[in-house]
Amino acid sequence: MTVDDRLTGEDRDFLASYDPHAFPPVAVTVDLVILTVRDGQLCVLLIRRGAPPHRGSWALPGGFVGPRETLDEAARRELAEETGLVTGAHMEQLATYGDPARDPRMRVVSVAYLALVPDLPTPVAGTDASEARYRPVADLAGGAAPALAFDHDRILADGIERARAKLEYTGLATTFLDEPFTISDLRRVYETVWGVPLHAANFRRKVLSTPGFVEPTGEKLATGRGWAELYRRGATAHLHPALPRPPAT
Amino acid sequence: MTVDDRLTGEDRDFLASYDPHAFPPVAVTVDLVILTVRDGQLCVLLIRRGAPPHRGSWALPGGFVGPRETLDEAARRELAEETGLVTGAHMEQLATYGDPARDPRMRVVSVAYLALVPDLPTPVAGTDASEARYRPVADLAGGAAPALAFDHDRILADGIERARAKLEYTGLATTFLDEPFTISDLRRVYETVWGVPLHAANFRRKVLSTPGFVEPTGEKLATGRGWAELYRRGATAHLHPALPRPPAT
DNA sequence: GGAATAGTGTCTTTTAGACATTATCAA
DNA sequence: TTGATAATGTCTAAAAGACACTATTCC
Repeated sequence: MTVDDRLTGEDRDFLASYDPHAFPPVAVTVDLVILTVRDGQLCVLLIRRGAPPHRGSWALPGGFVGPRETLDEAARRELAEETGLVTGAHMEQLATYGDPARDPRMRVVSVAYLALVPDLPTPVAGTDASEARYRPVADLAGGAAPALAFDHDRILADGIERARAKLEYTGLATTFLDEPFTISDLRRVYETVWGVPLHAANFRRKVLSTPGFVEPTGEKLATGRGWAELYRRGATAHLHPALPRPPAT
Repeated sequence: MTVDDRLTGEDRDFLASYDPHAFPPVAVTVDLVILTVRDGQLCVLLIRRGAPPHRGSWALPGGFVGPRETLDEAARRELAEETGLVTGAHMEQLATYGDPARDPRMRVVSVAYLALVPDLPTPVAGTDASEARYRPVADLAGGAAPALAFDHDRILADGIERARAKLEYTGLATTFLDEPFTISDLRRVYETVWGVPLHAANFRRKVLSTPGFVEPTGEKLATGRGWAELYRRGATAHLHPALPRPPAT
């Protein structure tokens, strides 16, 4: 049963006399916080804006929501356009930003999405962007001047905090990794995203004692010094109890 | 430094030739999931719609975002209009719903907010509503037919799940209560929202051993059989470690 | 006194933190 | 051999689950 099926005759009469253009103009966009872990750093995919406003500034990728698209579809489309990924990445709605002055063009309400992707893909510059790159978030935060266009500093900060929190009580850290991976690879993801060192032995015990977190492949990998068992992503999304995050350094 | 201060000369030239009405019309609304605990039941504030579409159906309170309002301001305004509360209630952004067919009038993107309020206030019917009531969520969920207009069944379900999760790792349960309250009052909030019985002695120990969760008033209350010590809300938002939610019945 | 609720104390189990030890492979 | 990493085992500390017991008040 769809929403349309539930309309009454009165509703249809009302709609025939309804003028959508009577409302002040608002645009709806999606902006993407696409995070990955590479070279021991948490990185975010940024584009350099090729059109005004803020031409030349770095910004989160995003775009307008099509007239017949759902928000999720628009976000998936943008993710595919920027990274080529259509599957294997986690994506969830992050929050919505609608300050009247956040975009000088007009009232723009932006629905932000958070995506966690493995390191592999090389970003592709879209139509509005002259350049697209993964940049370490540590290089962006903390400065007095804004690093990104619009209110994207804040969106990025919210996305990072969401990602950090989600690693505590879900198995989503595995979506940062290509399969198969080792327990140490997974631990390095946590250490990178949280910015704290973890106790290797206790981390291993916790991961392996949580059913559905990772699945053993039975294979071993000779990697640098020594060897390591290889795993795949498990099916369980929820960690119970949570993987405790140590207090900040 | 505001966003406007960062505009370049090129940006201003571009904006002068920009036509906001070139975009397909979209409306932005806020919808409120206002939860409270009364008579041992988790209740949500609903309005009966006094205008089409879906006239006569129950729905979440909400309304259009004003041209110069932030989203948070619009949500606070709606909360005050419906409940009279301007302070003392917790409110946070829940999620955004933008399915193209979710409202038959036009493309409506709704930013949903979650509010947790104490039992006291009597709801006020607004301009679009013929009636406003707190209704137990247990009476609404689970039926085959939708209980609410638009996609409000799903928004409500998301709000309830958010509230349940938040009680685990924050002290927000106290915002359901009028001050002062007893530990048993607080436990009954948890039992009502989670729908499971909790061990009274262990619950008490956890609450009192968490600094900043509740603050003793030093007074005692003779209530029914026996007596109970009275407490106020503490300052701490985060529970560390979390208050564990027992597996569902 | 009996019932119901609030509060205290304690034992057990689970889980996390810390640390020691062994195994494997590369330089 | 040495150094680095992976894996295993064990001890301790913290926290949750379970239960026994006392205190107070209403009936």
